[in-house]
This record gives sequence, C-alpha cells and structure tokens, in this order.
Amino acid sequence: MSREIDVCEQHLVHREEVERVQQSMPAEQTFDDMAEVFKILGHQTRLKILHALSREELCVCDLAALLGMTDSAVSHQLRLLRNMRLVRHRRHGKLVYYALDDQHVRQLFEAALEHLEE
Amino acid sequence: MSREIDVCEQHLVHREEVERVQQSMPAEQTFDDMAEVFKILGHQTRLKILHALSREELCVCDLAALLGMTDSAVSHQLRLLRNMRLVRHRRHGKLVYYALDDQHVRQLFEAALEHLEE
DNA sequence: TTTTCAATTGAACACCTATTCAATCGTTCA
DNA sequence: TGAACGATTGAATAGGTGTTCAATTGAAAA
Repeated sequence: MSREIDVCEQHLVHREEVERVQQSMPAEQTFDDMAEVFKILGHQTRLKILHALSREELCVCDLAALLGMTDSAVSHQLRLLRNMRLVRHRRHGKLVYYALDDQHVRQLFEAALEHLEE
Repeated sequence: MSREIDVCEQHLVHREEVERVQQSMPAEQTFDDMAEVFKILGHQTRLKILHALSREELCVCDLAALLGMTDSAVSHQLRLLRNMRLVRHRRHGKLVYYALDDQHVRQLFEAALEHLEE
C-alpha cells in the first residue's frame, strides 16, 4: 500500500522534476495490474487464441487444431486468459466453447499494430 | 452460434469455422512482433519508467532514484525499451536523457486501464 | 453400469528473464 | 594528462513461465 519511494537516499540530478513525477505516479497496485494484463498478451500462443476468438466462438480442440498444439497446452493458456477475464466459456455437452470477453482487447491489438507500423 | 455438424477429420469439431479463422490469421511474424511489444510492457519496472518519461524527460540516475533501483538495473531495462523504439535518448555531457518516443504507448496504457476498471 | 471423448489439472523439465556485481566506456573538469 | 562520475555492458544467478506427460474430471453414448 505504501507509495513512499525513498528519493533522498540516492544520488539524483533533477530533484524538482523527479518529485513532480513521483507525485503523479499511480499506486503500486495499478502497475502490478497493468503489467499482469500485458504479460498475458505478451505471448504468441495467447495472442493467436485471442485473435481466433475475436472471429469465432471455438471449442478447445478447434483451437488446438488451429494452432497445432495439444489440448492440454491450449487449456493451460485458456485458464490464464479466463483468470484475466479476457475470455469467457460455456459448456455444451462434452465441448467447452470459448469466446472473447472484452472489447478492449481489440483496442490493445490495434494500438500495438499501429506502433509496429512505424 | 456455431453448428456441430461436421465430422472430426482428425481432432477438430468445427472444420468450417476453423478454416474461416485460419484464413483470417495474420502472419506468424505479426504475432511475434506484437508479443514482443506486449512482453516489454508486461513488467512493473518498465511500465513505471514509461509512465515517468511520459511526464518528464529524465536521466538514468533520476529514474534509478525514482524507482529505488540501481543505475545498472534501470539501464538494462532502458536498453530493452530503446530496442523496441518506445523511448529515445540523447547525451548531454555525462548525462543521458531519456524520453518517450511513441504516442501509442499512451493508447496502450489507457486501453489496459479501461480493461482493469471492469 | 461401463466406455468413450473433450477438457482440465498437477508435476516436472527446459527455457527465458530481471537483477546484481564487477568491469568498462565516454565525457568533463581539475 | 588523469581523476571523477554517469552510463553501459557481460556474466552469473535466482525466480518465473510454457509445454509435455500422465492422471483425472465431466458428460454422453453404448
């Protein structure tokens, strides 16, 4: 909870600027949460899953076939995406269908692509 | 919703949907590049650096003092951010000043924050 | 019931990554 | 010059992560 960053102990050149920045810094928890989201997006497999699910609702074995991976590997990744509330799932018989659960994912995709096109 | 008519050829239930998705999939390289960007953003230290630099142009020791880290650790992270062209740097005497080099970073920040606020 | 199939889970292993530490580089100033 | 200082780099280590494999669960068919 403590947001106290000890500036005094260390050498620093621009005291005024650093203190100004320090006061504008969001809480530690905010950075943690943001980092978690980006960490989840920072992997090819999960990006492919998210892209696929942005097109079609698919079951686990479909995704596995699409990505050329085992069901297990895909399922492990889907769990991470579920925990982050990026995808939702529903069971229908033996199959479990996954779908995108967040419209912000598309924004994040687009912003990342725009950055790459420079 | 998707129909479950198609017979499993190998290990795939919805052939039609999967093929449709498959044709919409960007190149492998695109996913690699996007994952790299998100990977870079998926760490507290780098997010803090980017936030700080979105406020002020700062030198390495300022950032180190702000974050309570060694110059070396910060410098290592700045190199990653430089490679991704997320920050730029200029030398002025003994000091090296870093600044944000991409307006899309702010978009990515905001999209991530919006996702968290749900 | 038992069998079958899709999906999930846990453990293990290999790979990757962030920080530390020591050495070095580049610039300024005595 | 060379001493001082900010910054960078490389190697090493500790901690984290993704996939595999085997075992298990849940649902439907035999």
